[in-house]
Amino acid sequence: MTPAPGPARSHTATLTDVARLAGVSVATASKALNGRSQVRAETRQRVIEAAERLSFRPNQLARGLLAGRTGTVGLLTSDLEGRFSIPILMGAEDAFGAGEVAVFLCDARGDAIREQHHVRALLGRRVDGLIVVGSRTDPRPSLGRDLPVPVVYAYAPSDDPADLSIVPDNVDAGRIAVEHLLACGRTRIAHITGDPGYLAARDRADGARAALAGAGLDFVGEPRFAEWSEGWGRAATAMLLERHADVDAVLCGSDQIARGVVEILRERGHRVPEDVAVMGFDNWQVLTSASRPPLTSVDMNLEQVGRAAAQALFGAIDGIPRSGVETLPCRVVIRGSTAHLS
Amino acid sequence: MTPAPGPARSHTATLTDVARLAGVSVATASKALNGRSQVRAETRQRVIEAAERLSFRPNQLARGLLAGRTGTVGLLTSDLEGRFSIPILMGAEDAFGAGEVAVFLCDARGDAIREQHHVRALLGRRVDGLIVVGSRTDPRPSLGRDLPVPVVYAYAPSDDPADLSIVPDNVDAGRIAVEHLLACGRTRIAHITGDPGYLAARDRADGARAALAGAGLDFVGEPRFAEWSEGWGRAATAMLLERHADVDAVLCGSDQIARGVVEILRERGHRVPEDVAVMGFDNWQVLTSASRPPLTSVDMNLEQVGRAAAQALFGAIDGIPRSGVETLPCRVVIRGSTAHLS
DNA sequence: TAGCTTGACGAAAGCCTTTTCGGCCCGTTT
DNA sequence: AAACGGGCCGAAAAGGCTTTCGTCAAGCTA
Repeated sequence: MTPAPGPARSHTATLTDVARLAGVSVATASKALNGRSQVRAETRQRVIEAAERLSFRPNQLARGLLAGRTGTVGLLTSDLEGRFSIPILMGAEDAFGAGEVAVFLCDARGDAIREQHHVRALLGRRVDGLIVVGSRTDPRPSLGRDLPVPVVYAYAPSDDPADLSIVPDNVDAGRIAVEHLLACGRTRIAHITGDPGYLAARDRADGARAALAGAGLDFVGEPRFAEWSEGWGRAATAMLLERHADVDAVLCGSDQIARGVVEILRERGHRVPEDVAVMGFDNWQVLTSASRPPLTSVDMNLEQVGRAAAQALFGAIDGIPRSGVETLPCRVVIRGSTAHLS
Repeated sequence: MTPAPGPARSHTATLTDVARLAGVSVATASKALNGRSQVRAETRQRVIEAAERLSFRPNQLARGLLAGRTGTVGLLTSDLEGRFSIPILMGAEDAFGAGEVAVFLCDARGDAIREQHHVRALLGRRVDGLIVVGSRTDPRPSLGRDLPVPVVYAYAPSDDPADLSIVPDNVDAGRIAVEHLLACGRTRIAHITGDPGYLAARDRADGARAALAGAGLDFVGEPRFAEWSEGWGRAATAMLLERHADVDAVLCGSDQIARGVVEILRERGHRVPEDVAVMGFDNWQVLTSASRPPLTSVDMNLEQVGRAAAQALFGAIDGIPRSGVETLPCRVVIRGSTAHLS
């Protein structure tokens, strides 16, 4: 690093400048601009005009230094590229942006060391709180109990029950998916899903199976776990049709899988949804709307998860902490790939 | 708002605390921790241990207040959900995160008012600079010349040539795409692309046509502009095959379109890539790798765009401003959908 | 031994804002 | 007329840190 020349930036206006221009003290200027009462209307006007002329913008650093609160929070994500983090992040950003809170974004790239580094950096910047966004619903290591600011975990719950975590209810998601298929008159339902190492896959399968049991049914064949890809959806469908050609619905663990399933059904001459209904999870628009027919899918309401996390963090900052894992409901978005059995 | 109770947070350690514990003045403590020279080694060690014991973390606000630099930058995006912003944002976050710079994330949701609001908020927080990330390559309104901090535009260039913008080179992207197809021995190349209102669509088409002209060729039929969807890809392919059944390559304006094209070619019995080569733009993994066969695509190197923008911002902050629109090259990622003509 | 340099450390100013408290001026009350 | 109460404003402290400069002791030269 060579000593940088530095731009001859023309000294951003400070409250002192405003006060001088308005011919009052900084104290009065401050009070005038912040709507405090002990200022004559005329004086206040003069100050406001001076501030306007200098395009004065109060230094939040100084303000935060004094107030002890900075009005900033840290958003710690483990993988930005993952499509689950983004909607959550948007929801949180949305909830914060409405107020006067700014968001520090940090991506740990799934690396614990880097995460630790970011936490330290954020604490140094005196954030008022932290939201930790994960990319899968499996529990993740807690940041610890002795942080000086409240923490809320979103999507990926903390493994410490003393922490507060906000996650979508995948078990219930499985349930409402099956109930939709049942409502469509389907009874011979197969399940093709993703990596069994993912809690989301197991939860959805469990919820679905429970709902089936409630109707005195079970899956056609065993649920097939493997990977979250179109390729697996295609392969699994081929196998499924060989053994259970009488299937009238396929519940897929993700929209990607569902795309593969639909494609093979179509190729083999099975009509969707007339002969076989298909639905997925995640409601990933690019996939659901381009499918032929468009895919019915369970939306995980991720933006809501983000918003709820932000609100919970507000609460915790204001001294009303919660703890444990809180779940948020999902919803079925109906499109052309499911319909009542004719 | 009721007056919040506020948590009885146990007073985060301050430099004064460290100094007291180490039995020195704050001045000495500061110098010890910052590696200044005027401290005896033994004293320094004592201070460091005290800081350790109190898990002291210097307040960056106070530091920034003094230094005039905060070590923060604002990242202003217009649509977080768009898949173009994310990689750029990651690249920028990456470049910053390496240093000691933290990133404020703001999403304007494509709304100019909200954007203005965010800019004001960021300036109030005394960011050292701003990166404005767009979601399409068409020029966007400048934030103006009179901001107190440097600004770099990424992906979407500013309409003011005095600003610095970093964008992928879409014209060149069209060129290298065609050159790849030519290298595969293809000569009857059609172009199916997206919304003609997008500069990216026109640039790519122009670049591609220029490359063809260089080889004494032109597109088979006129380039077909419409929308960025699989559905359009399918429809356009049907029309194309009716009129130009002898086509041996289809250059698609996006991977989504390419997916549709491949699907219809496959349905109609045209082998990909043996009979017809297909390639897309954007290199969107979910689409390219799930296609049958996997799609060759032009990667826009968006992470690099983000990184370059961050580095340019560093430069500008250090007083070395640049201006104008700078383009970054793209690259062809070869997969199964293109191959040498047998 | 007086005077010097050098090294180590502390006092204090400064960054920018908010807030408390005291002062001043005027109009009211007894 | 004296005391009093309000309304309006300014001085000053606080918040945590860095930096400059002054102080002081030790070690050195003359």
